[in-house]
Amino acid sequence: MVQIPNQPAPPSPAQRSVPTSADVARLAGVSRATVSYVLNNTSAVRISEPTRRRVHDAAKELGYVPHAAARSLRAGHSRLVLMPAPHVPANPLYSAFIYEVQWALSRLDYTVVQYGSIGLHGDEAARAWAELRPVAVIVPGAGLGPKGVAVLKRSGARAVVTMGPEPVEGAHGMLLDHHEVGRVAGAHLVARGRRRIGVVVPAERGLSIYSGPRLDGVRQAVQDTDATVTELPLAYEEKAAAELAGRWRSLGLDAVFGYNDEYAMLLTRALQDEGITVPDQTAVIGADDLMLGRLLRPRLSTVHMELPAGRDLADLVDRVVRDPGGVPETNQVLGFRVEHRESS
Amino acid sequence: MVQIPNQPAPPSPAQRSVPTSADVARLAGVSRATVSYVLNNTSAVRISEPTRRRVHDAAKELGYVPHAAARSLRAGHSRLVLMPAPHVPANPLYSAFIYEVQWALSRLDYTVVQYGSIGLHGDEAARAWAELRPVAVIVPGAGLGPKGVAVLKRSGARAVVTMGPEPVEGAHGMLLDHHEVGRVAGAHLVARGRRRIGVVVPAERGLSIYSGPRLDGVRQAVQDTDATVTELPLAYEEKAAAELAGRWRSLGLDAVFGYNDEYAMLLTRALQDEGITVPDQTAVIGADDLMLGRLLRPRLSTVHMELPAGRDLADLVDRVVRDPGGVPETNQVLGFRVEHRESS
DNA sequence: TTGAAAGCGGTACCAT
DNA sequence: ATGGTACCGCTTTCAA
Repeated sequence: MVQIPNQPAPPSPAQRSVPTSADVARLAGVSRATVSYVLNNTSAVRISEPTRRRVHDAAKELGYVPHAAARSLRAGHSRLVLMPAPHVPANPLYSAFIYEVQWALSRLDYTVVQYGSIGLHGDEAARAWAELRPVAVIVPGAGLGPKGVAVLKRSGARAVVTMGPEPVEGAHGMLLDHHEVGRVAGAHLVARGRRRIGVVVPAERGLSIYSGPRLDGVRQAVQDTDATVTELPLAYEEKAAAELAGRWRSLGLDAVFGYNDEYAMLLTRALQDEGITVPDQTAVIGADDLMLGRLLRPRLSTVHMELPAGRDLADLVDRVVRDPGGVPETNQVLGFRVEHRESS
Repeated sequence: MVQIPNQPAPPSPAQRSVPTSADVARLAGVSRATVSYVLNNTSAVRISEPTRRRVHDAAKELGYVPHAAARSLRAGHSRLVLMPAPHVPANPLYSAFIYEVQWALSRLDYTVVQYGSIGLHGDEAARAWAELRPVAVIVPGAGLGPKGVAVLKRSGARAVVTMGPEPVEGAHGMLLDHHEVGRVAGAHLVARGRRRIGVVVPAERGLSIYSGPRLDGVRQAVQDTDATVTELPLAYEEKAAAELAGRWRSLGLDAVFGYNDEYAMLLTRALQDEGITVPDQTAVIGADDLMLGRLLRPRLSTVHMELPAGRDLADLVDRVVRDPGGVPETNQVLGFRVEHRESS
């Protein structure tokens, strides 16, 4: 059994303190250095087999788990990759992407954590992330400015990768511009001969970071045409959709961009219930190319987003971490294309 | 400007090392202790206003960000709450829940991170989590056993909360039994007079942790009845669904539990395309009560899951962290009920 | 082959 | 009102 050193008054049997490498060393009858060598399989040093066994046994008996913070403090760096968790429940597409990235980074021996920096904004958030001294940070969306990037880099982050509408100074990036989603959707509708275009704007707070650019994109698409754009605030509830559909005829629209497939589906259903035919009386197009769009009747046209393979992002991160000297410029643009089906 | 101490050969201008509190102290002309007092607003100590200013200015000028690892190493504890990220892209319901929990814990001044422990299993994963010395761990699903809980607690975790099918020794818990989802779905179909019940089993790897129990639940529901259960492997693709629907008549089923709303929708569409009427020829029920079920025609019956408010889980965690002495027993059971609509 | 000891970046006690 | 300093847990020279 373990020889527990005398202590003044152990608070409680269950609350004995966390075993350290010193405890392991004591139990194995060796020094802390030896413990470190053995448990890390340090190749520069040869430890005799009997000693190795004693150390391993002691570690197991105590249930020793190394202290990551102490280790990386000493090492001066970590393999931690930080991904701020999105401020709104992520859509399936994005969740899958996050998952892929995590998987690929794990394979490259990084520790990936999603940081829930809810309530923090911009550079304030960057500071909070920097406290963890991540070796890399992957930031979706806008919100991180050059100042934030600087904070992270000054705190030792070797790679900062943004996925947003525009390049951020000092950071590598994947350009992901929601403006463009709206633009291709709008262009599609115009090309199909539609002129009075509605654009769903989710009432849900937090979605405005996406819906704003998407709306602007549609506006841009109709510039230099005789088409018009009408904002349509809509909460993600049947009642709200029914209400909107109820006054649809008075709006005089012949097409609508549904913000994404889910809102598009919600509205489509309400329109159909109201007796408005799709696409004849009103063309509908969504975005994100979810499975559900293919299952609707008529099949929902949508804007398909060309996300990079999670694997590619992970490789980019790894490359930059290994050689931070590279030109920190946005070097890949994600594409969008209309998946034309039956609703438009 | 900053007086940068002489260094042998600064690797590169941009790569100057990360500023520490010692750097701040030097620049402000005070001791490290004073820097700590000022930046933490230590109330037990009074620092003159001029000194405070000098420290703050120096910190700002250097872009100083404290080192979380060093701090918690010294403090002997952290406010880190770890939530293993799910191994499969999360469903919308669960994503929203995670988000709520994060939000509520942030309000309570915890740092919440989702740890992407992909590839690690069971107690191996627990060890990886323990290295971060979290003050609390929230573990969804099964997979964490009493051993894992012990590892975490021995490493200083004051609260371990599981959300799974059964209580885990030593951990607090919310009981969330997917077995029960299948049971109420099965019972519902039987009560509606159905006897030949199909159960969709997603072909996607990783989903088996949910689909297995759900299937078993249906089996349990039909015990002591003359109803039968048929497994229906199904990939989440239109082609697979069409294939299944194509041989539907030969299966002779009069009802199907779709695993969840999304698979149920996929299959429903394929059945309808095949000319099979729902619910007349085949009753369909899903699970998770997603919005899309309400938008289908016929409206999709579903199993609604009573998740706790994220706020409640956060409060539980906080309570246990403050007083780990409490009885570590599973103390809340999440409920399920059938939301009967038109498809069954 | 193993051990002693310095030091990573903070914090907090004890002097001054 | 401040500064000196020990120490948190671990890694890594340098000596023995």
